[in-house]
Amino acid sequence: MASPTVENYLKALLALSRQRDTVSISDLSAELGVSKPSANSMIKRLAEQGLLEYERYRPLRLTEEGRKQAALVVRKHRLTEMYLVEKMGFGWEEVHPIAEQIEHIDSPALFERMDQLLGSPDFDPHGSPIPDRQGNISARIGQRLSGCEPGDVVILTGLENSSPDFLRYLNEKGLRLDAVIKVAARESYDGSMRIIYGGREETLPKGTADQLLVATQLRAPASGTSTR
Amino acid sequence: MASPTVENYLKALLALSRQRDTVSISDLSAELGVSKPSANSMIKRLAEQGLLEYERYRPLRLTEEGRKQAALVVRKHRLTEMYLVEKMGFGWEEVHPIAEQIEHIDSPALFERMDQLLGSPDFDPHGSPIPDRQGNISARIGQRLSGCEPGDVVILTGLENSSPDFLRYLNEKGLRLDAVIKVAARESYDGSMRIIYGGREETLPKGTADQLLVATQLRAPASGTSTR
DNA sequence: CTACAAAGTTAGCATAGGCTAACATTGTTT
DNA sequence: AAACAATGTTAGCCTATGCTAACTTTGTAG
Ligand SMILES: [Mn+2]
Ligand SMILES: [Mn+2]
Ligand SMILES: [Mn+2]
Ligand SMILES: [Mn+2]
Repeated sequence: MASPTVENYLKALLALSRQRDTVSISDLSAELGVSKPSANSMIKRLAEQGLLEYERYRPLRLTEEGRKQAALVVRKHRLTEMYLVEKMGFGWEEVHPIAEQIEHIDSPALFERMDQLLGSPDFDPHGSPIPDRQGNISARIGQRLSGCEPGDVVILTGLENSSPDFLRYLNEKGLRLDAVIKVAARESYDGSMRIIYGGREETLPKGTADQLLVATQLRAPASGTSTR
Repeated sequence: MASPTVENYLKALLALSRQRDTVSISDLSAELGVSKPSANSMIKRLAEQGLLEYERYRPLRLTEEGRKQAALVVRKHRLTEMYLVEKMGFGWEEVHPIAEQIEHIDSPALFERMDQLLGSPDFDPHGSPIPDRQGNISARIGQRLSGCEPGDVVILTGLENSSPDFLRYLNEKGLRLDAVIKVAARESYDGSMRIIYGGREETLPKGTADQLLVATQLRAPASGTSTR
């Protein structure tokens, strides 16, 4: 079993490799809030364990094994977040720090039970996909709301940003996943959008609309069929 | 926040001090499965932190602060076990190793939520008392079944032994907490007891009857409402 | 009282993680 | 090509936690 520290490094490497084409030690150290020498010494150990391909001064790349282990930690994290929200009544803005810890629990049975009680969900409370038991990660669904045109009717399927502040802001606006949103207007001057949803009408600055992922269909149902 | 290691030491010290009048470093090292020098160096650190009173060659004694911190870890452990059994469908023989990990999660909100969803239970799935939020531990209820007389009708309220093997053995016998047990006979030769409960009749060796705690009343109900 | 065994302690070492300061490499910008 | 900033690496140090081997203290059995 990998230590919590190693699991966090693997997760960070996976997240970074999905954001950029090439991942550096600086990226990693910034992502985890550790010094570059700390990241440097850890990547050597990960490489020794066959979890990372590494040559001095070259970009970092997870091996297939490393990628899989990282995805399985993400699976535990997102199942936990879903469980906390759906079964324990937490708000979506509260669950990340708890899941950050519970993801390191070594108990396949615990996470299997969560999965079963939740009906094998495909997405976490923030709309991010939950990797399957083999570590496969399905693509996220949706495009930015900021790219929609007046008249479009879409469904909120995910968030580009899940910071507590942003989530609390959405709470105040009454915006939740699966909300049906009609685009009323877009201000060409600053890109802000007027939207109608759930009996409300609000104006979102472009920066906010950029963070909201929307689609014209509800997300895939639980029974693991491939969409998209 | 204490590290998981420190929390485990505190818990072991509390458990030992409830078993014996005086706790030694040898006891502690045996309980935790670490070497005596390891225990020795840890107690020095605990003493520095004001969690333990310690003089060379003298018995160990938790301070009030140490006792409280230990009890609060036990609270997290037992709430978790209860949650896993009552809300997630685990068997009482499966939950200890999971709770041994989850007890170290730093999230008051998580355990408050468990407590609330469970209706503030007083006992864990093995009949052990759940310390309150101030770290007070109520007395366990019941005497050994082996001390009962033929004709006595009692209720199973707790276990002296919660090892997985013993719990599985009780599963096979269909013995569960709150079972109503009638003592049919006791063999004076070897102390084995014939008991009747839940439509079954079984003979328990004295060693087993020693591990079962029974009372003539149901255990204290959770604040207000009674559980099943 | 004396031995001896058990218990406790110390010394020395190891591994996992983390840090800062200093040095080296790389790639970009004149 | 030279210089510089960004990036990466090394060296040296720290804390937490563990170990074994060796020594000391304590308490008990003769
Ligand atoms: Mn999260
Ligand atoms: Mn984590
Ligand atoms: Mn337990
Ligand atoms: Mn534990």
